[in-house]
Amino acid sequence: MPTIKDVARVADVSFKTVSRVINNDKQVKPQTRERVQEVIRELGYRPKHAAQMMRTQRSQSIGFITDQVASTPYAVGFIKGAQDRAWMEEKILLIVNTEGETAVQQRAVELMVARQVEGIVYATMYRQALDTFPDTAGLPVVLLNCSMKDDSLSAVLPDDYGAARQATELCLQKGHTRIGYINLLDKTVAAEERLAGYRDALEQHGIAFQPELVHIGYLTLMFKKSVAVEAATALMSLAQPPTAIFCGNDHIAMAVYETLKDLGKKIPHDVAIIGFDDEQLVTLNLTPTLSSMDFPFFTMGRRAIHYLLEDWKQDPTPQQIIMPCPYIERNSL
Amino acid sequence: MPTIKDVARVADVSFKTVSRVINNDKQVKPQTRERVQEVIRELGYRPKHAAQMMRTQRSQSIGFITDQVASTPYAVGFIKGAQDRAWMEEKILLIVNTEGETAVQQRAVELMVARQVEGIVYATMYRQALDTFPDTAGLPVVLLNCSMKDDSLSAVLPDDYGAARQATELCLQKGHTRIGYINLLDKTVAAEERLAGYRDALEQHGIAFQPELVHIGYLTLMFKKSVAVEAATALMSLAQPPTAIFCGNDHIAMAVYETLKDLGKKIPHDVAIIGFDDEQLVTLNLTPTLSSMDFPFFTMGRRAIHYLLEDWKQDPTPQQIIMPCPYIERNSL
DNA sequence: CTGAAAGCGCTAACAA
DNA sequence: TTGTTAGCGCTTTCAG
Repeated sequence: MPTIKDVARVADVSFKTVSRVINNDKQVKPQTRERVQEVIRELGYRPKHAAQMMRTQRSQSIGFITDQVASTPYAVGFIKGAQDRAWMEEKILLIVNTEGETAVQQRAVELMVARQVEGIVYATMYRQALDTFPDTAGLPVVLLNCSMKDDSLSAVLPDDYGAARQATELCLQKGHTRIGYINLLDKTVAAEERLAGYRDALEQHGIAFQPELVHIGYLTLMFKKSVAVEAATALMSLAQPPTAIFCGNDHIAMAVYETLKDLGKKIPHDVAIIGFDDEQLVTLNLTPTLSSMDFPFFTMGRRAIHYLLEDWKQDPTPQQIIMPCPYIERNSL
Repeated sequence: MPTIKDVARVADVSFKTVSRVINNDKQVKPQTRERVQEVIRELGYRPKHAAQMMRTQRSQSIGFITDQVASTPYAVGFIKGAQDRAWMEEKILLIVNTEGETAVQQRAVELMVARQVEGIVYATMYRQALDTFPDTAGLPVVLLNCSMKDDSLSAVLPDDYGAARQATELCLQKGHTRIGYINLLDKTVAAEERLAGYRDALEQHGIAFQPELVHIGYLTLMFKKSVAVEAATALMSLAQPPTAIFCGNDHIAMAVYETLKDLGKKIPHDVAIIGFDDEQLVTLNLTPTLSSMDFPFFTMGRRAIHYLLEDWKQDPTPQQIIMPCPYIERNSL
């Protein structure tokens, strides 16, 4: 591995000049610059990041810690968005997956602090409120899809409340008044916020909340079709079955489609359906195609990095960045 | 940010002693060690990775480049497995996603070489044969799910041929002789190898290959249910329809299920089905549950890192590591 | 426009 | 068991 000195010797300049060339310093005679670059190419010289970093204190790296990397679009969209934004400045993501273990999380933060990353993202699979987070020694941190119970750290969050409210309002606008809701796992922040959005939309339109129309208890990863089928069956067995069903995610919607098909009901004629997440593998392959609230994974991932690199410098005060979940219109509503 | 010298001053020892404590050198009086550790904690001192690295030349990092990070279990399983193995030695993955751009791939390798990673993994979404790969300046490289046309780099690959062969043999063992096959995208290495496995299994059992039983042209990401439905419909419309269908992936199998249901055919009684990938969100939620060939994403990711960290040191000669795709028995075959 | 000296924070010899 | 002396490869003064 050649060093800057080797290059200097061969190019017959001082190693400082080589340094200038590497760093695109204007103060180098074009002729000299070219000669140096030539030698750099010949020798296959690569400036050592560790040495540069030691002087500049800039690591060009960002830590990205996830609690799970499951096979849903979740973490993937987050990572993809984060990577996309980081790469805009040629910064690299250091990724650690804790599998939910606090000890790993703790250690990952330590290692990242030691590496002097320019910031740390902590992303969770499911929206949740955290009690604690390891000390990052003053480094910027941003939570992705989760937040601190005491809001002591910045967070990028989906607008679960607004999305559910909008979904419900879309149903109302289409004239539906009996709107079923098959929610995600109970007692998660997402489920609670969405339920609130659903209720508020109804209320504002003067429609009483009917507990019988709401089914809860589904978690994406533990999703069992049978459970969603049961919920859909229960809804359709009501004296007054719903004419529209809002589903906590697209997989639930898929199960609802099947149930309705078995019951001979047509979508959206007999029952309108709206999903959540906009998982295209599902939404586009259902018949009719599924209208869904988009969960903006990619955008959120990108926003988190942007926060670390830009916003934080302006104002390191903890803040919540709420990202909209746009309605993707298709043919089921 | 306190340095090793600050710690030394406060603890009233030489900074070398602090260094010893950090590196768990036995040669330190327990009493001294404790005092130093106390000060380290008080000051919130963290050894700077860049400085350590400069001396030791060990980066404790591994580069992981992907051509795509899609929302299938693909890249995720790879990353998860790689991260799992790397973390065993507290090494961190540096991840860059090229989105298929050669310039990004080139630059990513450069940056990783500059960071003196201990090795580079290049993973592709779909199995393919590469013409070129950027110069890694002697660093170990391993390809994941792809290989060089001239086999000049090591690769970790799924046993597509063996899996297809086994799947076909499983059908044969159940007494099926008309076995349909809905393959992945034509002209990909995976599709070709699998087709060969399918043919060879038939041949060995003295059954003539029937082109009419094979449908090709599906790519996971571009998967359109309608296309798979057409293929299934075509197969079932044959004068002698197949009694078993081997599907290139589980989503295709899902579409086949639907088609058969519409035709009033029972699985596996009328037609047996076997999928590929073992995507549990699909396989477990179909009725009956889908038997599938597991695509060992996680294991392959882990193996790739293991190769860089262990095998390569023993023998840096390029080699192919073929990973088995075990049969996951459920109720569709 | 270029160079010499100093030092980033740490570890590796070698002494003491 | 501990301390001293050199650097690792680079950037940053400050001079030329």
